[in-house]
This record gives sequence, structure tokens and C-alpha cells, in this order.
Amino acid sequence: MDKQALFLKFIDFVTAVHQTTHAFTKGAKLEDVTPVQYKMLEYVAVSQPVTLSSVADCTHMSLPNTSRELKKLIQKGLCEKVADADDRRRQLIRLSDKGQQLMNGIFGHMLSQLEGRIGTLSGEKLKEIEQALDLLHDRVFRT
Amino acid sequence: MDKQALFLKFIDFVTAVHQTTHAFTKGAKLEDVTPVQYKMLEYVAVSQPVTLSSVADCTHMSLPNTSRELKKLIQKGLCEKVADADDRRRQLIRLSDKGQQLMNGIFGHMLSQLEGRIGTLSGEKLKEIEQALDLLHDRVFRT
DNA sequence: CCCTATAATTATCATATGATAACTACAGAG
DNA sequence: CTCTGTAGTTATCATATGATAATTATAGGG
Repeated sequence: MDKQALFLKFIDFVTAVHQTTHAFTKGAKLEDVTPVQYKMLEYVAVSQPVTLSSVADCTHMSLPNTSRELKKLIQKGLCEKVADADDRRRQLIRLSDKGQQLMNGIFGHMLSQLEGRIGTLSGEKLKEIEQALDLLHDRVFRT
Repeated sequence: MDKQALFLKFIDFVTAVHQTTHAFTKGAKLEDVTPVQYKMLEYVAVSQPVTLSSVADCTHMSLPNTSRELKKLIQKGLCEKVADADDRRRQLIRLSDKGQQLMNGIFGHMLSQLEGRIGTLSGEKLKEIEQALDLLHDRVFRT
């Protein structure tokens, strides 16, 4: 197999990943949260506590816009802000209890979707999947 | 490894895929094309010729909005529309020469990025990557 | 203490996007 | 031919998003 063919397979794969994640998050209720705000919540959920700057970097947003959207998330009661004791310019951001519950629900929904796809597989197959995830993460999708 | 741990690995992997594709398309010049328009172009490039309805379905957009954005793409000279001879309600959409060149450039840029990551690997390793892509596509990210 | 860089906020503007209603044109069934 | 469903268009509105300038507060070097 040449590089060209592998590239096509790569494109196809990436498209499928995007489709799948879209399908997974679809249906999870997101009352009042815009797409950009959801991206922020997801990042905070996985990496909390985080600074505003790191949210901006990781979501590829400008600092002013990140600040604006965070304010909305705080108004909705989904995030909390605490001044960093070591550097009082910095804000440490984390999910509030309500935000944590929201994200737990969404991750739970995604988990059940994933279960639906791999729930019936043997331990053997699951091991293969795990290894494939590791391999591609290392070789192709490392960040 | 339990399902919970595999789920975390899954989340991590998906995040890495999103980051990587963002990095890949970043830097490819996109003069005058908005994100949504790019999504449309990408779909048309891979699946052309396509109907407007299928574009709407596959990009998760409403038909009116898809129609509006397609009009802009045609104005920019990136897409072409031909009435279907069999069903004159339908429009067959494809890239124009200019649009094809644009997408060739972008795919070329992505290909070179991919080369940068896997270019030095042995045929053996490439085979492993190919198999991992196939496995995950079949078992986890099938659509 | 002064200077410069960093972290974040606020305000403002232009544009992109999403939702919806009302419409035209055509296909296919009966 | 009429009726109903499908494909697409146009117009309009509200909101989300992106870009940028100006400002505040604090850290850290010298």
C-alpha cells in the first residue's frame, strides 16, 4: 500500500471519527449551551483546574472571547472561578457541581453509546481495540 | 482493562484526532472560505457529484442554509451546479476547476503533514497503522 | 522603585450561523 | 388532471462567533 492510498484511508477515518463523535453527543441534552461553550466545558471537565489562558489556547479562541464565554458559563452556574494564590493575575477555573453533573450526564450518554458498539465484543477484541487506539495515538495523532 | 478505562482512552483519542485535523488544515490557505463552507467543500470534494439535500444531511445543516452557502461558493467560483436530467428538481453539485485546485492544494498540504509524521516509518509499521485504522473504523467509528 | 511582560476584562463591531416561514417547480400516484 | 410529497429557493430575524482596541492588575527583572 502506497502513501497515497494510506492518505485516503486516513481522510476516510477522520471523517468517520467526526461523524461518530457528532452522533455520540447528539441527543445528550444541552439545554442552554452553545457549541463553543460546550467545547470549553469539555476541556475544563477533562483538565480542571485550568487557567483562562489555557482554555483559550486549547480551544483556539482569543482571550477576550474566552473571557466573555466563560462569564456566560458562570452566569449559567456551570463553572467557577478562583484566584490563584501563587499568581493573582491568574484565574483557576473548574466545573461547579451543576456543571460537573451536566458533564457526567453527557459522558455517561457517550459511554452508553460506546457500549452499544463494543459491548458485545470479547475481551480479546477489546484488547485489540485498545492497542489500535494506542498505536494511532502514538504514531499519527500525537499532539 | 475495564470499559471505564477504555472509555477514557477513547475520549483522549478523539480529542487527539480533533487536535490533529485542526493542526493539519491550519496553515492551508483558505482565502475567503468560512468554516461551514469548508465543510461543504470537503464533502463535495470526496463525494461529488452530490445533491443539495445530501450536502445538507451530511453537514447537518438545514436545506435553506445549505442553499444560501452554496450560492456563495458558486459566486466565489468554487462550485458548479447542474440540473439532474432524470429529476429536474434535483441539482447535481460538483467542484469547479478552481474549487478542485483549492481542495487539491489543501489535501496536498494535509498529505505533507501526514508524511511528516509517518514518512520515516518502515513498511512494516505502515502496515500496522493501516490495520489499526481498519479495525477502529469497523468496530468503533463505523457510520 | 521602575519597567516590561503577562493574565484577564470590558466594550464594540462585523460577520457567520441557525431557525423559520412562505414560496416555486417538478415528480409520481391515482 | 389533481393531489401530495420532494427538492430547492428566497427572505428575514436572532444569536453566536471572531477580531480588535483600550484598560486594569499583577509579576518579576534590574
